[in-house]
Amino acid sequence: MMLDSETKAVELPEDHGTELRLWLRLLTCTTLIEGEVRSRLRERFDVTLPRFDLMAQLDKVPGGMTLSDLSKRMMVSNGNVTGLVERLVESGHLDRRTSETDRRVQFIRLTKLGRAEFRKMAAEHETWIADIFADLSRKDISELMRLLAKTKASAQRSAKARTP
Amino acid sequence: MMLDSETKAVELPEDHGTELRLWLRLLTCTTLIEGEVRSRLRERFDVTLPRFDLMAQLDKVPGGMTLSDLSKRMMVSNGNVTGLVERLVESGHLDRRTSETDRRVQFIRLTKLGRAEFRKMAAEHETWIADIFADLSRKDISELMRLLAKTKASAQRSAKARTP
DNA sequence: CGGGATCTCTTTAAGCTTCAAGCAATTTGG
DNA sequence: CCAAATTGCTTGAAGCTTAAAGAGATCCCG
Repeated sequence: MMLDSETKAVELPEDHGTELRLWLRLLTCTTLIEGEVRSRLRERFDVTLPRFDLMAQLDKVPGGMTLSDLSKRMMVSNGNVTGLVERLVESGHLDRRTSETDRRVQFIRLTKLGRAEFRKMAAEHETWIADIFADLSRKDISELMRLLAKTKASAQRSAKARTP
Repeated sequence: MMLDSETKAVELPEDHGTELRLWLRLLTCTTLIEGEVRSRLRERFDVTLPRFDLMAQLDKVPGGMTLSDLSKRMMVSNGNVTGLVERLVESGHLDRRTSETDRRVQFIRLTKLGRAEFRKMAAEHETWIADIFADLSRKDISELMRLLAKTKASAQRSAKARTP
């Protein structure tokens, strides 16, 4: 039987420094870009990133969606969405209607004002993102897309294995 | 003079959908992993992610560091670090001393307890991260490292251009 | 020196975020 | 049909986060 230096007993601590460094780099990139987008949104439109994100989700679906849908798509808690929606309804950007077939459900939509303001912000936002990634070639971008898709799948597999 | 389909007036809206999709995918990956790590830290050690991150920074430097250093390394605001450190000193994980040569400066260190607890958590944390990225090959990982380094540089260039 | 600029840190207000508990409506399985 | 489970949403407590203003200490340069 052959044993090489890679063979180890499972109880012994293995070296996973590479994965850790990868995670930290991923986190750094996201934090950096997120901070930049947050600053620009605030200084240019006086809006917070979570509000922009929420409106972005709603803009994708003309008919609006429920709080649960928003919560799943934004990957934040239900209670969080409740508060965000409340503030955006208050400011006139959102509209909420109770479903007629299920009185637990609230349909949320962008108002005319909300949609108009969002579209203006989104157009500029897109150019910021383009500039932030401007030093990447097309090949870099498609390669990064591929690897991130793989990363996402791997992370989901890991999360599911823990919570069956 | 030659004009091809790529030539456009700068005022016309260009299509940057690819970069936007890349950014959303990057954000999704980070959110997914961050949420997973947050859950596990809470359920396994009853500690929050920001506290773990702060202790991780301190663990790298035996002599400790100042609040400003922490703030820069963690990429969060000064006030944020003030509060985190306060709670961790309260719980006995951190130790703070005022510099003798500059009375503005506070040196922060892990206490014996803090270091011991962090090391235990860090060892397990590393295996979680390894599992989360387990479906990526070595080549995937090194390629991702390279592309994220390029992304980071590009984002920093973009941020600097805005705030000179 | 001296006074303005800068640096370190804290404080405050507002908002974001999570988790857990809870309420009401609906669905499901005897 | 009805009780139990599930679903959709809200609430409350605790903690995180930022931006902005401010207090004190140090630095710099005229």
